[in-house]
Amino acid sequence: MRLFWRKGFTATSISDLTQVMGIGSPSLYAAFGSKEALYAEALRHYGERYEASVWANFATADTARAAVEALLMDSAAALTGSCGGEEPRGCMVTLSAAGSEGPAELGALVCAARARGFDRVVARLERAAAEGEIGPAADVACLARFVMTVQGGMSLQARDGASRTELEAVARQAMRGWDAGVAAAGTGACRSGAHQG
Amino acid sequence: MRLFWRKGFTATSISDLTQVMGIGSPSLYAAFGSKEALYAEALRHYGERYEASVWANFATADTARAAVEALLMDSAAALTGSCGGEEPRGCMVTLSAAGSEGPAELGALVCAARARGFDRVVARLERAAAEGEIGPAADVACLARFVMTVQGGMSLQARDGASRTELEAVARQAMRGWDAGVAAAGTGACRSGAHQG
DNA sequence: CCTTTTGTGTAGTGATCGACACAGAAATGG
DNA sequence: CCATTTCTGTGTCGATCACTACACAAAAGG
Repeated sequence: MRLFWRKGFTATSISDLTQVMGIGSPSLYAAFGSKEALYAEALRHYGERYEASVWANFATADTARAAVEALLMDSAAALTGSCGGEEPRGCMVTLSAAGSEGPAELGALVCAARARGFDRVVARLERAAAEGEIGPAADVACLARFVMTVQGGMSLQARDGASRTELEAVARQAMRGWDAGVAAAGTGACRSGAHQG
Repeated sequence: MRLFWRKGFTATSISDLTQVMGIGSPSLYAAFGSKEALYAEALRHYGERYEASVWANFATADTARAAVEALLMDSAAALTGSCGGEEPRGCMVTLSAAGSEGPAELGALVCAARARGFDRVVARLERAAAEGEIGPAADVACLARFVMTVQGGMSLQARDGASRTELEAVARQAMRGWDAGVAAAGTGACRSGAHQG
């Protein structure tokens, strides 16, 4: 998983994998079937092992704003490897270019994983709209996409060496946009397609 | 260039390149020397061909705010292929960060290209601070990193199929964070490392 | 103890990788 | 018209790719 995480699907060879695992290639194929299936299994393991640490506080937060802030703040920590030790920086799902380089089947897999994060934020925002935390006119899809855009950008920054503190500052900056966006939601500013120079 | 742009360095083979170019591999090597040098040349060509279209309005804008807004808005158009025809979606420089795949030398090259964008925003903000547009206490590095984070995230969104309109909405959302960030700069909120829950 | 099953390591499959030697075609110079 | 130079296509190099047949060792069952 860590090899695929760091180098991607195509650039990671079976030799790299067997060498790190300390096994022969027949054992690898007996256990997983193919390189593609092994990547899918690594992706699944990544979701089970690391997704919870980023979405835990999101799920238990009282308000949608606190949930989003917790998501971005916890992401800042996780993406910079502050949670453990030898994990690569950035998110495996976000940084995965498997859709462009590898088999189309894997591309759909990682794309679906990215869509799940978006859907979670959308669901939380719809609940917030129903509870009155944010105005019913707010474009939840627009706000959710903004959050996912910032989180994705943070993965790129993390890979380029940004520190946890720097990413947390970015997260706070995004939350200011959130506050202003929710306040302006009633005016339809987020829905407008016009370039307001 | 478009092949490297779409599939990355490792996943693009010499056969793919010669087939699209309509030449034999010896001609390719006579002209460029190696696959690595060809990628570097494609990257240089990308900068000359596409960077200007995204940074033109940034350079001529009267204020730093207008410059940043123009950068994000023009990025929304460029990343979704709205400027021409058959260009891949997303930024070649940004997306090459996703797969840390090729030789380290190429990694340093694209990393330097990303740093140039960050430096441009920083320089424009410092000028704005000197001219009094933004408070002298504003953390220009923090604001610039926020802008580059959003732009990078927009590349990922574009690759996943986001439309130009959707990215423009994200850009406007980011500008709301910009306004609030500049306004809060005097309070040191951006410099603070504390999690203000 | 023997048999059966499971798993590992060795070796090698055809295919493709990046890169190049070589001969023939096209263009240049006079 | 010819000699020289530049360029292109064919064929091929060793290395590595994902993947597997096969012989052998360890564990399970009785």
